Formats: sequence, C-alpha cells, structure tokens
Amino acid sequence: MGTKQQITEKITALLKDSKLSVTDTRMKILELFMKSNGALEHSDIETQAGQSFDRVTVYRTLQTFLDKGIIHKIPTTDTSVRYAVCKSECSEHDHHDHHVHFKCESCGTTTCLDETNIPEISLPKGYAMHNVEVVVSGVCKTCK
Amino acid sequence: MGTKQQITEKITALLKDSKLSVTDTRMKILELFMKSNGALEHSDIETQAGQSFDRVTVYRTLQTFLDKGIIHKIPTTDTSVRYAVCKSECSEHDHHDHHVHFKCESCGTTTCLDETNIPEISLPKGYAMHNVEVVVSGVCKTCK
DNA sequence: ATTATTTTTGCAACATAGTTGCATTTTTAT
DNA sequence: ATAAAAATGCAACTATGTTGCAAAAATAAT
Repeated sequence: MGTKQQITEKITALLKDSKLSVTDTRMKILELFMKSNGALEHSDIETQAGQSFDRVTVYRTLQTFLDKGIIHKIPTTDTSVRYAVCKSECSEHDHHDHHVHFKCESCGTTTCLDETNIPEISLPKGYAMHNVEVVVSGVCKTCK
Repeated sequence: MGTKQQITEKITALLKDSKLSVTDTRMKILELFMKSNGALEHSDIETQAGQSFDRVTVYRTLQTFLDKGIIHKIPTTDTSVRYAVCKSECSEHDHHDHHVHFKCESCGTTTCLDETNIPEISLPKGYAMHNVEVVVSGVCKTCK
C-alpha cells in the first residue's frame, strides 16, 4: 500500500500527468478512491470526507476525473452512479474498462475484477459494438 | 402487432395473470411498453402519456410491474433508470433476463437483444455468481 | 345490481440528487 | 512577488424520487 507520503506523491504525479491543478479537494478525493477497495458513489465521498467540502465541488471533481480518464462509471440498476479508479491502460481519449464489475449482494460493495476478462459477444447482423459493460452480482470473497 | 382491441385484451390478461387490478394507468403504461421498441425510463412515460397521470402513480406502477416480473431494469451509467418488458419466461419469483442489452449511441435507444446469449464468465475463486448484466453500446441496425 | 371491502390514485409536502452563475480563493505561470 | 488562470463555495434553482393520507376506482360479496 505504501506510506502516507508515498500515496501523496503518487496522487500528485497522477494529477500532474493529467494536467490538472493539484488541490486539496482532488487530493483528498483521489486518496479516498485509493484507500477504498470498491467503487464509490457521490454520497460515499461526502460522508467519508466529513463536511470538508462542498457538494458542488465533489460533483465537479468527479466530472473532471471522468473527463481525464482517471475514474470510470459503473452501470447500476438504481439511480446511484458508482465510480472506480481506472487501471493504468486508460487515458483521456482511449477509455476502456474491459473488466468485469462485481456487486456483492451481502456487503453492497462494488469491485472491479481486473483479472476477469469479458468473453466475446456476437451481436446480431447490423450492430456495431463499441463498448461492453458487465456487472455480475452475487456474494464476494470476503462475505462468503 | 395486432389490432387495438387485441392489444387491450392481451394487456388485460397479463394484468389478471399477475393478480393485479386492471386500471387505466396500468393499461396505458403497459401499452406504451408494448408499442415501444426499446426500453423506457420514467420521464419517457410521463412525456408520451401526456399529462394524464400523476408522477407518483407512474413510480408506483413501475414498482408494481417490477415486483410482478412484468418489466425489468436495465443498468445505466447515469442516474436514469430504464425499464423493459420481460420475456414470457420471467415470473414473479423466478426472474432472469439473461440477454444482452444494447444501447445505441446514435439514437439513444436501449433494446433487449433477446437472441444474443451471455457467454460464461469465470469469476476468481471465492466469488458466487447470482446474476449477470451485460450492456453493449455501439450503433444499432437502424442507425447504421 | 347494489353495497361493502380492498386497492389504487392524486395531492401535498418532503427528501435527495444534480446544475448553473458568480464572487472569492487558491493554484500555477511569469 | 505578482499576474493570470483555474478551482472552490455559496445561493438559487431544477429534476428526481418518497411518504402519508383522503378521495376515487376496482374487485368481491350479498
């Protein structure tokens, strides 16, 4: 995991690589993502960060991270929007998260199963495929 | 597709099979689903039905249909919730929609590709799978 | 067919989620 | 150290979803 300072350095580097200003909000939110073993939604961030920053700032920060390919959204069947940090292969203009997302019905956590590949899906004639999202629900390793 | 009256009879039968009272709202909303070739979200229903019924009634009707296995939700990466009618194999207690959902980036329509099966996905050790959701995005047959 | 019971609907009020404009503050560049 | 650019916080607003309760409609019983 690394020391507090190592994480700080890593986050700073990530922001600079993405040509983003290094601000307290961005640092703290990225830190939350790094620490968390699952995906976060807006409300998680507000809760876990205390009352330290404005709702609007959180919305804008998440949007910025999305734009830069630092985080990605995970599809859900409710109104929540879940975000997770992207693997290094993702970039601003070449965004792909071809891994399986797993939602645990017991603890509610959503995680990215980075090792688990998505098998080929053959669409009917006439359909062009750009992206595939897979969300598996069940019981995770920890809850079992 | 059938005449107006045939559709009405079909919908009435569907409601009675699900042990639901036959009401104007439920008839009209189910008719919208039947007519639509794609998934609908709450706002679509309110728009397409005119101002004829209350927001709250629409929410409650959709929830009822979900409970009875008449419709199912489709995962999205935004805050919208999309619904589509279930195939006949679905029932109240045995709900499964093991087909691929396709979201067209051009026309925005989400459709169920009932013929397209979801391939096996092997999860890491320790994970138990209950359900799989697949959403493919790209360009649909019509828009191509 | 009429009435009684149950269910559904619509309204009001509320709660949560997300957006926009603008002034102030912070960050970065000079 | 200062100027320019970017990010933040606040206020106000829009959209989305929920709950309780009384009125209306649908089903069941007589």
